[in-house]
Amino acid sequence: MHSSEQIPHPVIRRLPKYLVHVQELREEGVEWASSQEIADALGLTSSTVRQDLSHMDLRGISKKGYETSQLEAVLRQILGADIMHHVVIIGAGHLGRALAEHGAFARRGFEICGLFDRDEDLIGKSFGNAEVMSIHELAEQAGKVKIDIGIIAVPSSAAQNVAEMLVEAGVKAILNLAYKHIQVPSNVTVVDARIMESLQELAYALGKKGKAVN
Amino acid sequence: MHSSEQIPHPVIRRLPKYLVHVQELREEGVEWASSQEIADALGLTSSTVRQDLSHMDLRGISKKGYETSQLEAVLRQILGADIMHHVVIIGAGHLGRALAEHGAFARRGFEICGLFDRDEDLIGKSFGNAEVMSIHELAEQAGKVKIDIGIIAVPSSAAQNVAEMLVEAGVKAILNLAYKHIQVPSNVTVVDARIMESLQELAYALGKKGKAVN
DNA sequence: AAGGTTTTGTCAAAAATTTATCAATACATT
DNA sequence: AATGTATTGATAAATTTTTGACAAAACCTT
Repeated sequence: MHSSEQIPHPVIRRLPKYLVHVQELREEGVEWASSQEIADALGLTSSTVRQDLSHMDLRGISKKGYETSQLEAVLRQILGADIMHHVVIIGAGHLGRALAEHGAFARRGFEICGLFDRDEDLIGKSFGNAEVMSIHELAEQAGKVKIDIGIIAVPSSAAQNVAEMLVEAGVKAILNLAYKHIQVPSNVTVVDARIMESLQELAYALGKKGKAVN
Repeated sequence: MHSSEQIPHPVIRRLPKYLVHVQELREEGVEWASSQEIADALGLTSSTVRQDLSHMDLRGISKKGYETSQLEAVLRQILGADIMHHVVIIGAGHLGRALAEHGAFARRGFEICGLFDRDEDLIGKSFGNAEVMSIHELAEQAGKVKIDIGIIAVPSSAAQNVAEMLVEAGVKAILNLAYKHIQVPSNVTVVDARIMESLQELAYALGKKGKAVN
């Protein structure tokens, strides 16, 4: 237990869910939350919740559960919500712009410090707090501020190319929104968040249901 | 084997990746793909690929692999990419609009047949092919066309409420883009695609890397 | 302060998923 | 046609993840 060791990936993927829920509880004035309560709210079992939380630096108390403020603090710390991350968005199309204009990032520790596009006509325009820069200025910008995370919001045909530019610029974490798998060196972390894939997953579920006998 | 049985969830999540890659190969004129080739392109092992494909109605051939056109067809069929799904988007903020204006959905079997918002000032405006309707018209619209999928693109505070409206309107599949877990009856499928969570996952990876000894 | 009760933390079992292995197969080459 | 080789499909092993179970802990009530 305790936070120095490696936390399994399925657990990591659940941590943001815990954080949102616990934060809400704390804001409502709820001071304690049991593993069962958390499990019910998130569609898990209490056993899973306790197992997950055992990876972290905190102890619950019998008969009360976990202290929401403490749990929130620990989760924020693990998920890096307390330190500011510098994020660049590549692609100022509909999706890239929507992200740049989305106010919630700053509140969660993600500061948009660059919005890039290939299209000359877009350069200089502003979305949210970000002004569109030429993709060729990416390397230069990387020299000025350390870029923590790059978001790929370009058409899938350009995704791999953009990924390589980000890697060259020294970016070690990439969020890929393009509908295409990208290949990067093993020291770079990629997380996919593809709306199209999620929709296809739903379409599969619908097909399954339609065919079901019961 | 064979498609009547239940396909494990991790497999389902990989299928869209296979589809994208195989489609690309086929368009490039590549007629055969081995499990090893597919694995390399997608960062998997050949064993996993063969295991995954064994759930489907298709046979590879020794020494050649899988026929790309056949594989693509089978994947499209399983993922429902050949039939049109009716999709509504709730929330005409930046993200909802970006999705409505995103042209790629129609090509993949998802037709936006409604864009709803609570804000009276937005009603009547058009984004992409969709005109914003009042959220109160959702039930009415559901009576006219069968809504297959609902996309929740509202602030997290409204997510649960919107989810319930969708359920009442008879929607059986929901894509939740809000940063909050939603609760629905067990006959409704929910898939989360939360950009914020993905970013937090990356932030965790960055923190881990910073602390690593090697 | 003693007893009852709820909930944790941990260990072990069960289930699910991934990976390794290898005989069978089908193609290519000679 | 015979031989060699690459690749599948299937089975089994290994690993990972989830769930179950229960003693220990801590609170509440009397």
